[in-house]
Amino acid sequence: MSQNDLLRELLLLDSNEIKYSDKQLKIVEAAIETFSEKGFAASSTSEIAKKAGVAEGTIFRHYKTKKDLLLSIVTPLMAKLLGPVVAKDFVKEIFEVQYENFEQFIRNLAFNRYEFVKNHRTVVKILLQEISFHDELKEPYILLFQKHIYKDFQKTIRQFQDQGEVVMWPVNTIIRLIINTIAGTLLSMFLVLPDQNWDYDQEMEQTIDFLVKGLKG
Amino acid sequence: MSQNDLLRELLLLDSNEIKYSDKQLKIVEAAIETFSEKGFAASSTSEIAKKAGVAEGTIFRHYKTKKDLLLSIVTPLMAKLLGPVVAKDFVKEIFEVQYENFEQFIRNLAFNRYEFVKNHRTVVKILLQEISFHDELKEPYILLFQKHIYKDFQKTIRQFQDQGEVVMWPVNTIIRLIINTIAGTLLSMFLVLPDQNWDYDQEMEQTIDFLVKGLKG
Amino acid sequence: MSQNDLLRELLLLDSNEIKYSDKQLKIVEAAIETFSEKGFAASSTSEIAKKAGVAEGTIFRHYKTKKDLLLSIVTPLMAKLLGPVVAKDFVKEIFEVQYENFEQFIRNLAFNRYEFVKNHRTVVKILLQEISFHDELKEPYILLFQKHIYKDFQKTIRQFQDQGEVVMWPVNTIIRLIINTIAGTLLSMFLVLPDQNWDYDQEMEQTIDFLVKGLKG
Amino acid sequence: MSQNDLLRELLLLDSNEIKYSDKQLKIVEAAIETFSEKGFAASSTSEIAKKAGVAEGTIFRHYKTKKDLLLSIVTPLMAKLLGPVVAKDFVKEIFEVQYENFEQFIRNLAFNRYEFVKNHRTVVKILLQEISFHDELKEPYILLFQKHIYKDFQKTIRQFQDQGEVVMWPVNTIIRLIINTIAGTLLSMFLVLPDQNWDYDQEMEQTIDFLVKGLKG
DNA sequence: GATGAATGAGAGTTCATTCAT
DNA sequence: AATGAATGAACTCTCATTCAT
Repeated sequence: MSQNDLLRELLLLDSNEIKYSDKQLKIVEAAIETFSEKGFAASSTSEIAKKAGVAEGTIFRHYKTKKDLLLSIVTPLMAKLLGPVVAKDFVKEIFEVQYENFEQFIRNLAFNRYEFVKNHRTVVKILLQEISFHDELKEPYILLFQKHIYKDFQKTIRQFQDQGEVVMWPVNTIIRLIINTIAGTLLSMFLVLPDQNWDYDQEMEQTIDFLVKGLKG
Repeated sequence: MSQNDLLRELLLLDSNEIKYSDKQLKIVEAAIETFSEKGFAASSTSEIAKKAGVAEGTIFRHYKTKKDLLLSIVTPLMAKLLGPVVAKDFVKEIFEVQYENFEQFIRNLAFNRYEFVKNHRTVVKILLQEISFHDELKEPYILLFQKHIYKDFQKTIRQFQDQGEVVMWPVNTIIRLIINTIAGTLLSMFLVLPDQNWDYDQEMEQTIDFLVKGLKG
Repeated sequence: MSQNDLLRELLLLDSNEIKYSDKQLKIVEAAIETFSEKGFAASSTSEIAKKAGVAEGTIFRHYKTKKDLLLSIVTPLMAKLLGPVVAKDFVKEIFEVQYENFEQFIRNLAFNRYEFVKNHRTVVKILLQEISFHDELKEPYILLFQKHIYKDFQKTIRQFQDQGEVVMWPVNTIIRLIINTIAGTLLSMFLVLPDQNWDYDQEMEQTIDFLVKGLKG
Repeated sequence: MSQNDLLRELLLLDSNEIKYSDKQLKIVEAAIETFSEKGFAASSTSEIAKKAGVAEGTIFRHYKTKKDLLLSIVTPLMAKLLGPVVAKDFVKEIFEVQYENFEQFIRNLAFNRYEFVKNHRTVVKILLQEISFHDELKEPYILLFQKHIYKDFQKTIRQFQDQGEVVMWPVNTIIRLIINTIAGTLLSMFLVLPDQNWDYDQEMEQTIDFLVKGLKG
């Protein structure tokens, strides 16, 4: 899938209702590039307009404020991560599968997130940079995580604990270690040191091994 | 040690030669608070001045530019993390110890970083937020890490691998997993979800266990 | 010709391609007035904006910096004085004429400069005030004078010397005395004591007489 | 006479009453250098203080304001040029002499001014740069010139006219041409093109010749 | 829908001046 | 007398936003 298709997919959220004109897509692309390079606050709308090849005023036809432009980029990503509809897909894909063992679960989860971060690394970078400064981003993240994903995550872990596959530490700690480890690997590979010559497959396999061994019951 | 003492210690770097006036300390405190809350670019010098209880001009008497103010906050921290002199202390403390086993090494490393992040969490937050936007911050970090710490880290890991205590994965991967895991735990506890009721000791112990088991040879 | 037309003519340099909006002309007029009264360094952009009846930001939409505004005023004048194309016109008008005698040459030169200073006295004042502080102004002046005007000037003087009409002093000295005398008269009348009741024609005639007699061979 | 002596002489005005401390002299020197290079408005007191090797506050111990500092530099020069006491000396030296002919008068005047500009070129430069912006400088100049010098100048010229040595133009025009010519030569040599290799004596002699011939009756 | 000139609030920074030491 | 830290007003310049075209 091309970068452009991925962007469209991200923005359109599988629905064909909202229509993005060419100019609007150019704006979003330019904004993503600029926000990711300089951060939201240090990016000027005039620079984004120039990069997008549109007039300064055009941005404000589509987005009431600069912050709206940020939200329009980051919100679909969060929706995809956490939104009610999509989260269910995620939950279905990850948590409603019958796993033969813990490793299969971790592998499934890890590669699912791997695809996500690989495809949306720039927007993920923006989200990470900005999330601590904008409560509009933080709150839904926490709320929806707790509401939709956390419970299923907990249930799944408990099952593996009951089966003796996972160590009997507090579930929260185990969830945290799983997220930390997978996120750490993905961020290292795609955001922190993207220019290093990574052997993605091997890093992923060893990360999964590490997690399974580290949490063995 | 009080926060103020810690700040002084951070800024002074154990030397008593540089003298910080009361106003200057107030400015630095206000800047740390503001940068950490809003990010560097979104913080205005007028707000910092107001918070510090000084005139805006006073800031520029001590720091030529707003960016200098940022660097004056973040550079000593980096020096403490990575500077040639200090790094040696770190290397001595961590890598030139004779460990009975791998766990002891991990524990030593983890608690050393634990103290550091716990004491300097706000400045660490600023550093993490800004490092990707300012090459002045990125470059010394990479250079000094590679020069001073990386080699010793590698040697230590190889020793444990030779002793059969650590799995025979590429050393880089192992280092990455150790750093990811410890950093993940510390950032979770002190920066991402600082308001959660953490049982620090238990989290640290389980993180150490997790690392040792996950990397067992 | 009205002052406004003269300003337009000066700025447009005989080409109609560059378009100056009303606001931009207002800004230039206000800047000329202010710079001329207070000098460049002591003029504030806020005062210029107020005088021009525009917002301060508008100035910087048209001119990247305050100095650019100065240069945009003074450069066309220098081009008119010295620029390669225009200087040729000047050279043609002054130096490529066959003069019956030295007096005719001096008269031609003096009245040519008279018209120039009379029409552009304010901008000439700014140029004189600022030229010694800004190398961008000084250098082209010296270069182009030497390149385009000086040689022809020299040749013309030598001819009159050969014809026995002009005293056998070093040509440089003679050129200097001519420029000094004409410039002195024009500056006295238009810039130093503009409020005195000058009989322009008589002053010019006597200046010409003085020069011709003073330099007689 | 050394530069320092000349400065002292200029400041002290032959009286020993006002006492200049070493620091104060340093300040004045630094101010002269800075004002002359950048102009009054573009010179900062902090730069002057640094150049003088004194603290910023020290300047304001001696001079209430920055402008006072300018006046303290320029006023003695003007006094020397035009002041009631000194002007009389000048008048005596120049106008109360019995001249054998017009040339002797011009020569006396020209070399008197030559010495003056040669010795005080930097301060003369400052005066010329600033005179049109500060009415405090302009007014006494005009007043005192008219009151003290102009009358004697007029009388002297009329005498030479009566003797048939000087052309019967309006006296004002003749005075203007004399001042223009001498000033033009001195400014050319000492301020406009000081780096050119001038043969001062020859330029002066030819200037005098030029004036005498140009104004011959 | 798109433009881009215009805005004006506010940004970072400078600077003449004050004053406790 | 001399200092230099501190001031705050004013400076140049930027920027998100508006609006007539």
